[in-house]
Amino acid sequence: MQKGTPMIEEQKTCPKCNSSELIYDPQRSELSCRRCGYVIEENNMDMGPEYRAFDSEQRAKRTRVGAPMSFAISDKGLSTAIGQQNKDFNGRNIPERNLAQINRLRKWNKRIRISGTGERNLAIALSELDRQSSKLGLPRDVREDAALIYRKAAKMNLVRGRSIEGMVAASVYTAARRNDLPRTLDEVSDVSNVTKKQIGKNYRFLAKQLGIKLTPPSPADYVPRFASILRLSGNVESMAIDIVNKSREKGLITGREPTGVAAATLYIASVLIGEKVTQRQIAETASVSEVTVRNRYKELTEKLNLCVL
DNA sequence: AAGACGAAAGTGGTTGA
DNA sequence: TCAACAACTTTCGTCTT
Repeated sequence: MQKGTPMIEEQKTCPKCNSSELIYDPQRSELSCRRCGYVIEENNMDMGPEYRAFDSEQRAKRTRVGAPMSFAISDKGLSTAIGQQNKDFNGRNIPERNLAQINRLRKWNKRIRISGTGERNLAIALSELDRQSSKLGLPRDVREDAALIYRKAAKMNLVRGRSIEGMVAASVYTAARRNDLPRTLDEVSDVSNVTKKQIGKNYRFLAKQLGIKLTPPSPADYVPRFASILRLSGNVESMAIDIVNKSREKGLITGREPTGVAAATLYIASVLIGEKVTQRQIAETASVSEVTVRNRYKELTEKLNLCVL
Protein backbone atom coordinates (compact mmCIF):
# COMPACT_ATOMS: atom_id res chain seq x y z
CA MET A 1 0.00 0.00 0.00
CA GLN A 2 1.39 3.37 -0.95
CA LYS A 3 1.49 5.91 1.83
CA GLY A 4 1.94 9.61 1.60
CA THR A 5 0.49 9.89 -1.85
CA PRO A 6 -2.73 11.71 -1.25
CA MET A 7 -5.33 11.32 -3.94
CA ILE A 8 -7.11 14.56 -4.57
CA GLU A 9 -10.80 14.14 -5.24
CA GLU A 10 -12.35 16.91 -7.25
CA GLN A 11 -16.07 16.42 -7.26
CA LYS A 12 -16.72 16.83 -3.54
CA THR A 13 -16.15 19.88 -1.37
CA CYS A 14 -15.63 20.24 2.34
CA PRO A 15 -18.88 21.10 4.12
CA LYS A 16 -16.98 23.13 6.68
CA CYS A 17 -14.75 25.40 4.67
CA ASN A 18 -15.88 24.62 1.13
CA SER A 19 -12.40 23.76 -0.01
CA SER A 20 -12.35 21.27 -2.85
CA GLU A 21 -8.94 19.89 -1.93
CA LEU A 22 -9.76 16.64 -0.25
CA ILE A 23 -7.29 13.98 0.71
CA TYR A 24 -8.06 10.32 0.76
CA ASP A 25 -6.07 8.30 3.23
CA PRO A 26 -6.28 4.69 2.10
CA GLN A 27 -4.87 3.39 5.37
CA ARG A 28 -7.73 4.69 7.40
CA SER A 29 -10.08 4.85 4.42
CA GLU A 30 -10.91 8.35 5.41
CA LEU A 31 -11.70 11.33 3.24
CA SER A 32 -10.58 14.57 4.80
CA CYS A 33 -10.16 18.23 3.91
CA ARG A 34 -6.62 19.33 3.18
CA ARG A 35 -7.26 22.84 4.45
CA CYS A 36 -9.11 22.35 7.72
CA GLY A 37 -8.70 18.66 8.40
CA TYR A 38 -12.40 17.99 8.62
CA VAL A 39 -13.14 14.31 8.09
CA ILE A 40 -15.87 13.98 5.53
CA GLU A 41 -16.15 10.24 5.18
CA GLU A 42 -14.83 7.50 7.34
CA ASN A 43 -14.72 3.84 6.48
CA ASN A 44 -16.18 4.51 3.09
CA MET A 45 -14.88 1.22 1.82
CA ASP A 46 -17.07 -0.57 -0.67
CA MET A 47 -17.74 -3.95 0.86
CA GLY A 48 -20.13 -5.13 -1.82
CA PRO A 49 -19.44 -7.11 -4.97
CA GLU A 50 -18.41 -5.19 -8.07
CA TYR A 51 -21.13 -6.83 -10.18
CA ARG A 52 -24.85 -6.24 -10.04
CA ALA A 53 -27.46 -8.94 -9.83
CA PHE A 54 -31.16 -8.40 -10.23
CA ASP A 55 -32.55 -11.73 -9.20
CA SER A 56 -31.39 -14.77 -7.34
CA GLU A 57 -30.57 -16.65 -10.53
CA GLN A 58 -28.18 -13.95 -11.67
CA ARG A 59 -26.72 -13.69 -8.21
CA ALA A 60 -25.99 -17.40 -8.16
CA LYS A 61 -24.38 -17.15 -11.58
CA ARG A 62 -22.26 -14.08 -10.93
CA THR A 63 -21.05 -14.90 -7.47
CA ARG A 64 -17.58 -16.31 -7.82
CA VAL A 65 -16.51 -16.75 -4.25
CA GLY A 66 -17.79 -17.78 -0.86
CA ALA A 67 -16.89 -16.17 2.41
CA PRO A 68 -13.29 -14.94 2.37
CA MET A 69 -10.67 -17.28 3.66
CA SER A 70 -9.13 -15.80 6.73
CA PHE A 71 -6.04 -16.65 8.78
CA ALA A 72 -7.71 -14.97 11.71
CA ILE A 73 -10.29 -17.73 12.13
CA SER A 74 -9.00 -20.94 13.57
CA ASP A 75 -10.07 -23.15 10.64
CA LYS A 76 -9.37 -20.36 8.13
CA GLY A 77 -13.08 -19.85 7.62
CA LEU A 78 -13.38 -22.96 5.54
CA SER A 79 -15.34 -25.02 8.00
CA THR A 80 -18.53 -26.91 7.36
CA ALA A 81 -21.49 -26.88 9.65
CA ILE A 82 -24.64 -28.89 9.73
CA GLY A 83 -27.56 -26.51 9.48
CA GLN A 84 -30.27 -26.11 12.07
CA GLN A 85 -33.26 -26.65 9.78
CA ASN A 86 -34.42 -30.23 9.63
CA LYS A 87 -34.47 -30.41 5.85
CA ASP A 88 -32.46 -32.50 3.49
CA PHE A 89 -30.66 -31.01 0.52
CA ASN A 90 -33.79 -31.21 -1.58
CA GLY A 91 -35.64 -29.13 0.97
CA ARG A 92 -37.82 -32.02 2.19
CA ASN A 93 -38.39 -32.57 5.86
CA ILE A 94 -36.21 -35.19 7.44
CA PRO A 95 -38.27 -38.08 8.78
CA GLU A 96 -38.78 -38.17 12.56
CA ARG A 97 -36.95 -41.42 12.99
CA ASN A 98 -33.73 -39.88 11.64
CA LEU A 99 -33.79 -36.73 13.73
CA ALA A 100 -31.83 -38.21 16.62
CA GLN A 101 -29.12 -39.26 14.23
CA ILE A 102 -28.91 -35.80 12.70
CA ASN A 103 -28.63 -34.27 16.13
CA ARG A 104 -25.76 -36.58 17.01
CA LEU A 105 -24.01 -35.65 13.78
CA ARG A 106 -24.41 -32.00 14.57
CA LYS A 107 -22.94 -32.43 18.00
CA TRP A 108 -19.90 -34.30 16.76
CA ASN A 109 -19.34 -31.98 13.86
CA LYS A 110 -19.01 -29.16 16.35
CA ARG A 111 -16.75 -31.11 18.66
CA ILE A 112 -14.41 -32.24 15.95
CA ARG A 113 -13.98 -28.79 14.52
CA ILE A 114 -12.31 -27.48 17.62
CA SER A 115 -10.57 -30.59 18.75
CA GLY A 116 -7.41 -31.15 20.66
CA THR A 117 -5.65 -28.59 22.83
CA GLY A 118 -3.66 -27.23 19.91
CA GLU A 119 -6.74 -26.23 17.99
CA ARG A 120 -8.44 -24.91 21.06
CA ASN A 121 -5.46 -22.76 22.01
CA LEU A 122 -5.34 -21.44 18.50
CA ALA A 123 -8.99 -20.50 18.66
CA ILE A 124 -8.47 -18.69 21.95
CA ALA A 125 -5.37 -16.96 20.62
CA LEU A 126 -7.04 -15.78 17.45
CA SER A 127 -10.01 -14.31 19.22
CA GLU A 128 -7.62 -12.54 21.56
CA LEU A 129 -5.67 -11.36 18.55
CA ASP A 130 -8.80 -9.93 17.02
CA ARG A 131 -9.73 -8.18 20.23
CA GLN A 132 -6.33 -6.56 20.59
CA SER A 133 -6.05 -5.46 16.97
CA SER A 134 -9.47 -3.96 16.90
CA LYS A 135 -8.75 -2.00 20.06
CA LEU A 136 -5.62 -0.74 18.35
CA GLY A 137 -7.60 0.19 15.25
CA LEU A 138 -5.54 -2.00 12.96
CA PRO A 139 -6.95 -2.77 9.51
CA ARG A 140 -7.85 -6.26 8.42
CA ASP A 141 -4.73 -7.03 6.40
CA VAL A 142 -2.57 -6.28 9.42
CA ARG A 143 -4.69 -8.61 11.54
CA GLU A 144 -4.27 -11.30 8.93
CA ASP A 145 -0.53 -10.78 9.02
CA ALA A 146 -0.51 -10.96 12.80
CA ALA A 147 -2.52 -14.17 12.64
CA LEU A 148 -0.05 -15.57 10.13
CA ILE A 149 2.86 -14.78 12.42
CA TYR A 150 1.11 -16.36 15.39
CA ARG A 151 0.25 -19.48 13.38
CA LYS A 152 3.86 -19.90 12.37
CA ALA A 153 4.96 -19.48 15.95
CA ALA A 154 2.42 -22.02 17.15
CA LYS A 155 3.45 -24.46 14.46
CA MET A 156 7.08 -24.20 15.50
CA ASN A 157 6.12 -24.80 19.12
CA LEU A 158 7.33 -21.38 20.15
CA VAL A 159 4.30 -20.66 22.29
CA ARG A 160 4.81 -23.51 24.69
CA GLY A 161 5.92 -22.18 28.05
CA ARG A 162 4.90 -18.65 27.20
CA SER A 163 1.56 -16.99 27.72
CA ILE A 164 -0.81 -17.00 24.77
CA GLU A 165 -1.69 -13.41 25.40
CA GLY A 166 1.94 -12.39 25.44
CA MET A 167 2.70 -14.11 22.15
CA VAL A 168 -0.43 -12.69 20.56
CA ALA A 169 0.59 -9.20 21.69
CA ALA A 170 4.04 -9.72 20.18
CA SER A 171 2.52 -10.94 16.90
CA VAL A 172 0.27 -7.90 16.72
CA TYR A 173 3.16 -5.59 17.51
CA THR A 174 5.32 -7.23 14.85
CA ALA A 175 2.62 -7.17 12.18
CA ALA A 176 1.82 -3.52 12.84
CA ARG A 177 5.44 -2.56 12.44
CA ARG A 178 5.94 -4.73 9.42
CA ASN A 179 3.02 -3.05 7.67
CA ASP A 180 4.20 0.47 8.46
CA LEU A 181 1.38 1.16 10.90
CA PRO A 182 3.51 0.85 14.01
CA ARG A 183 2.01 0.84 17.46
CA THR A 184 4.23 1.49 20.46
CA LEU A 185 4.96 -1.17 23.04
CA ASP A 186 3.00 1.00 25.46
CA GLU A 187 -0.06 0.98 23.26
CA VAL A 188 -0.01 -2.77 22.75
CA SER A 189 0.59 -3.24 26.44
CA ASP A 190 -2.46 -1.12 27.22
CA VAL A 191 -4.83 -3.34 25.26
CA SER A 192 -3.40 -6.58 26.58
CA ASN A 193 -2.57 -7.70 30.07
CA VAL A 194 1.07 -8.00 29.16
CA THR A 195 3.85 -5.70 30.27
CA LYS A 196 5.81 -3.65 27.81
CA LYS A 197 8.94 -5.51 28.82
CA GLN A 198 7.38 -8.90 28.17
CA ILE A 199 6.08 -7.89 24.76
CA GLY A 200 9.52 -6.61 23.82
CA LYS A 201 11.08 -9.86 24.93
CA ASN A 202 8.57 -11.95 23.01
CA TYR A 203 8.98 -9.76 19.96
CA ARG A 204 12.74 -10.26 19.91
CA PHE A 205 12.28 -13.97 20.39
CA LEU A 206 9.74 -14.18 17.56
CA ALA A 207 11.83 -12.08 15.21
CA LYS A 208 14.84 -14.27 15.82
CA GLN A 209 13.05 -17.59 15.46
CA LEU A 210 11.03 -16.61 12.41
CA GLY A 211 13.85 -14.71 10.78
CA ILE A 212 11.95 -11.45 10.68
CA LYS A 213 14.19 -8.46 10.17
CA LEU A 214 12.63 -5.07 10.70
CA THR A 215 14.08 -1.61 10.45
CA PRO A 216 13.11 0.76 13.24
CA PRO A 217 9.83 2.50 12.50
CA SER A 218 10.01 5.90 10.87
CA PRO A 219 8.55 8.87 12.73
CA ALA A 220 6.62 9.58 9.55
CA ASP A 221 4.62 6.42 10.15
CA TYR A 222 3.29 7.85 13.38
CA VAL A 223 2.51 11.31 12.05
CA PRO A 224 -0.86 10.67 10.35
CA ARG A 225 -2.27 8.87 13.36
CA PHE A 226 -1.18 11.50 15.88
CA ALA A 227 -2.35 14.29 13.58
CA SER A 228 -5.74 12.70 13.28
CA ILE A 229 -6.13 12.27 17.04
CA LEU A 230 -5.25 15.94 17.50
CA ARG A 231 -7.54 16.94 14.63
CA LEU A 232 -4.76 18.70 12.77
CA SER A 233 -5.17 19.52 9.10
CA GLY A 234 -3.52 17.76 6.19
CA ASN A 235 -1.26 20.77 5.77
CA VAL A 236 0.24 20.27 9.19
CA GLU A 237 0.52 16.57 8.57
CA SER A 238 2.38 16.84 5.30
CA MET A 239 4.66 19.56 6.63
CA ALA A 240 5.52 17.38 9.60
CA ILE A 241 6.42 14.57 7.23
CA ASP A 242 8.61 16.96 5.23
CA ILE A 243 10.41 17.91 8.41
CA VAL A 244 10.92 14.25 9.24
CA ASN A 245 12.50 13.66 5.84
CA LYS A 246 14.79 16.67 6.13
CA SER A 247 15.82 15.57 9.59
CA ARG A 248 16.66 12.14 8.34
CA GLU A 249 18.94 13.61 5.68
CA LYS A 250 20.81 15.47 8.36
CA GLY A 251 21.04 12.39 10.53
CA LEU A 252 19.02 13.85 13.37
CA ILE A 253 16.80 10.84 13.77
CA THR A 254 19.06 7.92 14.56
CA GLY A 255 18.99 6.96 18.17
CA ARG A 256 15.95 9.08 18.89
CA GLU A 257 12.62 7.61 19.79
CA PRO A 258 10.47 7.78 16.63
CA THR A 259 7.37 8.82 18.57
CA GLY A 260 9.28 11.69 20.12
CA VAL A 261 10.46 12.91 16.72
CA ALA A 262 6.96 12.54 15.31
CA ALA A 263 5.58 14.59 18.17
CA ALA A 264 8.17 17.33 17.75
CA THR A 265 7.74 17.64 13.98
CA LEU A 266 3.98 17.85 14.42
CA TYR A 267 4.43 20.50 17.06
CA ILE A 268 6.72 22.56 14.83
CA ALA A 269 4.39 22.22 11.86
CA SER A 270 1.37 23.13 13.95
CA VAL A 271 3.06 26.31 15.16
CA LEU A 272 4.34 27.27 11.72
CA ILE A 273 0.95 26.82 10.12
CA GLY A 274 -0.89 28.46 12.94
CA GLU A 275 -2.95 25.57 14.25
CA LYS A 276 -0.97 25.44 17.41
CA VAL A 277 -1.49 22.61 19.86
CA THR A 278 0.15 22.64 23.25
CA GLN A 279 3.25 20.61 24.00
CA ARG A 280 1.22 18.93 26.68
CA GLN A 281 -1.46 17.70 24.25
CA ILE A 282 1.02 16.44 21.73
CA ALA A 283 3.18 14.77 24.33
CA GLU A 284 0.16 12.96 25.65
CA THR A 285 -1.04 11.62 22.30
CA ALA A 286 2.47 10.46 21.40
CA SER A 287 2.94 9.06 24.92
CA VAL A 288 6.24 10.83 25.46
CA SER A 289 7.05 13.49 27.99
CA GLU A 290 6.79 17.21 27.36
CA VAL A 291 10.49 17.49 27.99
CA THR A 292 11.24 15.11 25.17
CA VAL A 293 9.02 17.10 22.82
CA ARG A 294 10.93 20.22 23.82
CA ASN A 295 14.33 18.63 23.41
CA ARG A 296 13.55 17.26 19.95
CA TYR A 297 11.89 20.51 19.01
CA LYS A 298 14.93 22.51 20.04
CA GLU A 299 17.33 20.17 18.29
CA LEU A 300 15.40 20.18 15.05
CA THR A 301 14.76 23.89 14.84
CA GLU A 302 18.41 24.66 15.54
CA LYS A 303 19.93 22.14 13.17
CA LEU A 304 17.45 22.71 10.36
CA ASN A 305 17.51 26.48 10.71
CA LEU A 306 13.76 26.62 11.02
CA CYS A 307 12.53 29.97 12.20
CA VAL A 308 9.50 29.30 14.34
CA LEU A 309 8.91 32.88 15.42
C1' DA B 1 -3.63 31.05 35.03
C1' DA B 2 -1.81 28.34 31.46
C1' DG B 3 1.83 27.28 28.69
C1' DA B 4 6.78 27.17 27.59
C1' DC B 5 11.44 26.53 29.11
C1' DG B 6 15.31 24.26 31.24
C1' DA B 7 18.02 22.27 35.17
C1' DA B 8 18.61 18.29 38.06
C1' DA B 9 18.07 13.79 39.54
C1' DG B 10 16.23 9.19 38.62
C1' DT B 11 15.05 5.02 35.48
C1' DG B 12 15.59 1.00 32.39
C1' DG B 13 18.01 -0.79 28.58
C1' DT B 14 22.22 -1.30 25.67
C1' DT B 15 27.23 -1.76 25.01
C1' DG B 16 31.82 -3.00 25.59
C1' DA B 17 35.63 -4.53 28.50
C1' DT C 1 29.14 -9.64 34.99
C1' DC C 2 29.66 -4.96 35.76
C1' DA C 3 30.20 -0.17 34.86
C1' DA C 4 29.65 3.50 31.60
C1' DC C 5 26.40 5.57 28.69
C1' DA C 6 22.59 7.68 25.97
C1' DA C 7 17.86 8.56 25.80
C1' DC C 8 13.89 9.45 28.26
C1' DT C 9 11.09 10.56 32.50
C1' DT C 10 9.65 13.05 36.61
C1' DT C 11 9.76 16.98 39.21
C1' DC C 12 10.07 21.59 40.03
C1' DG C 13 11.18 26.54 39.76
C1' DT C 14 11.15 30.48 36.55
C1' DC C 15 9.80 33.11 32.69
C1' DT C 16 6.25 34.52 29.07
C1' DT C 17 1.78 35.36 27.08
